[in-house]
Amino acid sequence: MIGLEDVAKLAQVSAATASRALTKPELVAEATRERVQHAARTLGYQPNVLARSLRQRGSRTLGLVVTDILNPFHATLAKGVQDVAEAQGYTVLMFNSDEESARERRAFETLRGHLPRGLIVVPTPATHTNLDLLPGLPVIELDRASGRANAHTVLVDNEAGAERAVSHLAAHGHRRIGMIVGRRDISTAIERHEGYRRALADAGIPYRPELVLPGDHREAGGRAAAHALLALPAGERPTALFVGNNEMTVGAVLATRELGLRLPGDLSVVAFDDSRWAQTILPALTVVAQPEYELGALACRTLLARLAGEEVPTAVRLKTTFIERDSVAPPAGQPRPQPHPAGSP
Amino acid sequence: MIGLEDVAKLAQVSAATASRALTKPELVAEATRERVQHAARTLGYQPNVLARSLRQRGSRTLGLVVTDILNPFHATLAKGVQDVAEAQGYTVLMFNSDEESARERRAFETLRGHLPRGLIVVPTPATHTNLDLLPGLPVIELDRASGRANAHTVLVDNEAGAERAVSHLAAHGHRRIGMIVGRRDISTAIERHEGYRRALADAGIPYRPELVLPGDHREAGGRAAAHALLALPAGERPTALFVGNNEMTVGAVLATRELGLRLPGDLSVVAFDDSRWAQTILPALTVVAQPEYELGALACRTLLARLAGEEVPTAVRLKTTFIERDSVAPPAGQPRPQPHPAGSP
DNA sequence: CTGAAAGCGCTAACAT
DNA sequence: ATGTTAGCGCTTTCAG
Repeated sequence: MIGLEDVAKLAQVSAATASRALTKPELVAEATRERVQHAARTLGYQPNVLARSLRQRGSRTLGLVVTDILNPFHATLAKGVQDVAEAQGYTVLMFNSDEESARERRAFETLRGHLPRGLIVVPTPATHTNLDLLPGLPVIELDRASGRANAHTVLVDNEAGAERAVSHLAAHGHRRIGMIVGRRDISTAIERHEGYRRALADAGIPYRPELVLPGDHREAGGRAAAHALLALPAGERPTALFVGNNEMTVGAVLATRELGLRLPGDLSVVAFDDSRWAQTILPALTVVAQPEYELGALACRTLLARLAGEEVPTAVRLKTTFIERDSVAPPAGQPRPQPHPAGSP
Repeated sequence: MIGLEDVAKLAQVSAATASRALTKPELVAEATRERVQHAARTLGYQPNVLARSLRQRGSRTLGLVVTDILNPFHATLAKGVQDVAEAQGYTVLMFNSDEESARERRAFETLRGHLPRGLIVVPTPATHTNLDLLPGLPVIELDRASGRANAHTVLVDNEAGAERAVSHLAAHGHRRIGMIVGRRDISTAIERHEGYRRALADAGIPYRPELVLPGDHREAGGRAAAHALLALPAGERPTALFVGNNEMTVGAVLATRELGLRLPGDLSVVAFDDSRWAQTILPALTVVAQPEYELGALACRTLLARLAGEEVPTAVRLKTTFIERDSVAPPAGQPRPQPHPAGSP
C-alpha cells in the first residue's frame, strides 16, 4: 500500500508537508505543492481514510437508513442521497431497517463505530429512542417525521396531496370513499388520513370510520384491506378507494382483479405515489406523485449545508403533483361527473 | 465517545486485556472476561472500527458495486448481499456505477481508501482494467463476467434459460422470432444470444441477423428496438419476441401498445427476468426468472468463505426457472400449438 | 493469563 | 513555508 510517507519521500518533503499540499494547498509554496501532487499522481496515492478519520475524529461518511430498499420509492430516495453525497466527496453507508426497531438499532450501532458526520434516516416509530445511540450527530429525517423536538425534516405535503386526491373523487360524485391508510404511528399515514378527512368535510361527506382500514405499507396489507373494504354489503361498499402508498396500491389493485371488478367502471382508485407500475398497468392509475429523487437529494444537500455551518430550515415540505389518468370514473348509476371544485387546476 | 480505555478502567484491567476479552474471549480468564463484558455493556461501548481497521490493516467492510440500483433486479441482488454481510458482522459500502467506466473507477478509488476485505461487483466492460486499482483484493463478479482470468463468478445459466424460452416460442409454431439482446460487450447478453441461436438451430429455423437488435438494457433501448423490429414489412416482421432483460421488456411492451398490437394474439413475448411488473400487467408475461436474492446472497457467502480461507468454486451458475404465463400464443394464421419438445416439463 | 509498549497512516500543534 | 512531535483508539508482539 502506498502511503503519504512514500509520496513525501519522492517529493523530498516531510510527511506533514505532503499532507498539507494535498489537503490544504494554500498553505504550501506553489513549487512544493506541484512536486507533491505530481508524486502522488505518479505513485497512484490514495489516502487511507481510516487513518485520516481516526485522526480527525470524524470521517467523510454519511449514514443512510431506509426502511425498505426493495421499494422503488426508497431506492430512488437513496439514489438522490448518494448522488449528492458522492459529488461532495462523501461516502454513504446505507442500511435497511426493514421497519424493524431492532434492525434499525443495529444499523445505528454499526454506524456509530464508523464515526459518520451525519445521518439521513427514514424514521420508524422506534427512531425516536434509537437515536439516543448517536448523541450529537446531525440528523435529517426523510419522508417521515419521528416526532423528536427540533428534528430537521425533509417531507412532502402529505395532507394537501391526499386532500386533492380525495376531492377529485368527490368531484366525480363519489360519496362512499374508502381509504387504505397505513400504520397509524407513521407520520405520512396520519397526515394523508387527515387530508382525506378534510376533503370529505369540504365535500360535505360524513366521515365513516368503517371505510378507513390500516395497512402495513406492503402489498399484502393493501390486498387484505381492499378485500375487507370490498366485502362490505352492497349499500355500504365504497365506490372509490384512496390508497396510502405505492405498495399497498399494488395489493389493492390485485384484490379488485380477484373480485372481478373493473376499474374504473366498478371502482375508482386514486393512489399516493407514482411508479412505473402505476403508469403502465391498465387502466393507468390516477396518482399523487412525490418528487422522490429530489427528496433524497435535498435531504443530503441540507445535511451537508448544516455540516458546513450554514443556516438551514428545520422543516422542509416539497409539493406533490396530482396526475390524472384513467382509474377514476363516476360511481356506477351516476354517469355524469360533477363540475370540478373551484381552486383546482 | 466511550473508548476501550474507559471499559478497561471500569473493569480494572489494562486496555490490552479489555480488547482481548471482547474480541478473543478464549484468551482471557472467565472472571475477567465477564467483568470486561459487563463493563462494556454498562457503558454502551461500541468499538471504533476506524482505529481497529487501521491497526489491523483491513476493515470488516465489503465493497459492492452495482450498475443500476434503481433496477429492481439489482436492488434485490444488493439486498441479498447486505443481509448476508450484516449477519456476519460486515458492513457493506455500496456504489452505483451506472454502467459508466469513470463512475466505477471512482467507486473503486473511494473503496480502496476504506481498506475493504473484499469486493462484489456487477462488472461493466471497463471492470477488467479498473480492477487494477485494487490489486490483491478478493473479488466476486456477480451476474456478469468481466472476462478476467481466474475471476470468481456467481452467474446464472443464461444460455440454457434463453434456449428454453426460445424453444418455447418455436414449439408454439413461431418461425420469425426476434430478439432484443442487450450490449454485445456484456456477458449476459452474449450468452442469452447464444441460447437464442441454439434454440433456433434445434428447431431448424435459420438465424436471421436482421431480427436481432441490440438494446442498452434500459427501457428506452427496449422500446426503440421493438419499434424497429415491428416496423419490418409484413412478411418479415417477427411474430414473437424474446427480450433480454427486465427493463428492455417494459420498453418493448409499451412499444407494442403504441402500435396497437395485442398480446399474445398479434405478437408473442417471452422475457428474461421476472418482476412484479411482469406478473401483474395484462397479459402476464411468460418469463425466464432468475433467483436474484439468492444470487446476491450466494456471492456474499462465497466471498466470506474465501476470506475465511475455505476452498470455493471459481465459477458458480445458478439455474433459471421458466415460468409460463399468458404472453405466448401461436402466430396469427396458425391457431394450433405444436406438441411440446421432448425433455421439457 | 495479563500488562507494557509499540505502531497502524495520518494530521494538528508547535516550532523554526 | 516547512519540519518535528505527538497522538487519534485500537490490537499485537513481547515479557513476565
